[in-house]
Amino acid sequence: MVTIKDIAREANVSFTAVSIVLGKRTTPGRVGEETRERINAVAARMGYSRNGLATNMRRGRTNLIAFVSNNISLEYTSRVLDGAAEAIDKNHYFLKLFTAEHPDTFRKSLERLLEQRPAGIILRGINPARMEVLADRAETRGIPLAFVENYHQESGVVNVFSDDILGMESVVEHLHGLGHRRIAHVSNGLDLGYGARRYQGFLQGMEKYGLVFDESLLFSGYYEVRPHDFVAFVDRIASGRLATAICVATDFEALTVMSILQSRGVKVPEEISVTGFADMGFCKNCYPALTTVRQPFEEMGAAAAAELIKVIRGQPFQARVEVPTELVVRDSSGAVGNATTAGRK
Amino acid sequence: MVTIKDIAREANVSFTAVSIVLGKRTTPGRVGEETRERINAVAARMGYSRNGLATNMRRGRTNLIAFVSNNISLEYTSRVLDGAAEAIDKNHYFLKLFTAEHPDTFRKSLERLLEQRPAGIILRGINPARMEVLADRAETRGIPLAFVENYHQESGVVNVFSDDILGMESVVEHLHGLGHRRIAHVSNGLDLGYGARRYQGFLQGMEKYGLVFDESLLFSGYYEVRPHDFVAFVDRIASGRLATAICVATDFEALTVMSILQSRGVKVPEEISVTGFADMGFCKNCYPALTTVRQPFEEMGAAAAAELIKVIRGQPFQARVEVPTELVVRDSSGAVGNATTAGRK
DNA sequence: TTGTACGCGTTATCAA
DNA sequence: TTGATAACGCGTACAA
Repeated sequence: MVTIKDIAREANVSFTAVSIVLGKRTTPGRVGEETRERINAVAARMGYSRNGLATNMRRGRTNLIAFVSNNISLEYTSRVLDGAAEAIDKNHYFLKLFTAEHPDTFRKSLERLLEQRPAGIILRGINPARMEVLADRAETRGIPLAFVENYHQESGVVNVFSDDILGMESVVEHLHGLGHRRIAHVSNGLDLGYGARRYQGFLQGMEKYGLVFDESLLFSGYYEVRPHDFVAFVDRIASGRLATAICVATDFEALTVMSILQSRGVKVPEEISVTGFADMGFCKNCYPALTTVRQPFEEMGAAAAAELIKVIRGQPFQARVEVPTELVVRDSSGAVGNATTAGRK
Repeated sequence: MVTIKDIAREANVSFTAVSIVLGKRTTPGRVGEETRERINAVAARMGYSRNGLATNMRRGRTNLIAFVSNNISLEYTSRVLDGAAEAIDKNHYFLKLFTAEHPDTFRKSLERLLEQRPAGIILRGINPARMEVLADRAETRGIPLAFVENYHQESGVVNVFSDDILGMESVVEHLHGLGHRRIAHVSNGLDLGYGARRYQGFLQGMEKYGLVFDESLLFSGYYEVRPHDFVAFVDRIASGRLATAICVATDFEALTVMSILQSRGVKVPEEISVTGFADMGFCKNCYPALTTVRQPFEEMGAAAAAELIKVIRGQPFQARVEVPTELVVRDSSGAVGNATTAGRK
């Protein structure tokens, strides 16, 4: 592997000059134009490539940002990761992925991570106990943390959220505009930060438009966890025509609600409208295409990375970022009583 | 930041001894038990943490494996990444994510990546031109490459695939068992490696069960690209009852096919069965739940990482890995003429 | 404008 | 069983 010394010898200059030229530093009053050119030429000819390891060591720090998450295969997280990766690359940092899957190896993996001296850490969807350990260890080392949608407790230097409350409000506004008055709500869990916020947005919307919410039209919990209760709830709404629309807090559960309705022969949206939240990939392919709220996952990841890098660089930054959401109207929501056939093309 | 020298001073030993103990090296006949204990105690008390940067520099190499891909937010890729991440962590390596999004910055980003001296690179779904540049640069540096489902051209040291051919064959077997004889095929593109392989598997299955395939029942192309042709094809199949089943090469397109059928009032699977390929997250939530073939994305990522690490370590490895697929029967496929209601629970 | 000396924290080699 | 010394490749004072 060719080093700056090799180049210095070959170009008949000191390796200091080479270091300055190849390190692209602009030390004031340093290295003449012709020397610079000769060095560049020799470096190119010899196929020189910086040894980033030595640079890191010399500087005592890296340009590594760790992205810590426990499951990156979920679209919610992979899109955040994607956004973060782009912002990180653009700022000439690197992204080191750290999936904290195994509870027993977590601490050891974490120590190994910290030994690599990351410049900052982005946290997304990690369980509270491990988060605390990590936050503590990182803090003692002065490594800044950025959280993406951490609803357990705001800590760290940067916190990024999506505006779920306004997003859910806009769903209610949309449904209200279509003539819906009795609207059910399926939450994925009111104890969860975002579940609570979406429910809050739902209630705010209802109130804003003078609608009363009957709490018997609320279901809280994942289909995966309580499938029978979930199905029974949808059945009760549908058979009793207790609501003309079901406002669901996640796309997956919304898809499940539609499936249950359709398996009972209930037409969506002609008889009951259904809405989701997140705008996952399948929303435009399923039948009927799902009306939902686009969560700006990529933007959230990018914002977390961008603010974190500002912190690292000692620049002024925004400690709390709330990225706006956007209503996406598709075919699963329709006017009340208006049996419009949801058409494709 | 406390270093081994600080500890040596505090423990009254040479920093060499500290290095050996804290570096967990087992140099034969080295450092007595009591010295070792004293060093460990002092290190713990002083809150020592290795400087991985210095270690990297000294060794001239890192324990970093780069994962290069152009879009990690797609479930296909994020699941591969997830599997790779776990295997990498287990082997005490780190995963550096490199998303090669921007064509103009690709080369520069690549150079910066190589300056960090990754021990190996995993490649997934990157465009051929960039792949070639990367493969060339990596090769001259002696960095081993592992490809995950690279159908353009087998190169690199390790190549991992999923067994699409057998997977698709098993779909035909399944449909044949349900009494289907006229089966249509929707491919996402026969020019694509996996598209071709799935089509091949489909044809093999048809032949195996003595079924003839009428090429007028073949559609090739993405819905996104040719929506009108896509819809027209499905309409033609459905209205003419040209087939009793549509075997689709991807889950997304399968979902789209079902949507089109349902929007025309055609019942799935009572009138036409539909199958997909990949087993994405939504397959069990959509209506009807999609019969598909599970692609072992996580296992593919893990295999690529595991073999690559063997290469790095100079151990014997498997250059070509074909991970088996698995048929997942759900509700979108049913017996011919048997109008069984696809029930939920 | 250029060159020299030194240090970053660790690991490896050699001598004791 | 231990300790001193020399690298690793680069960056930066400081001297020339």
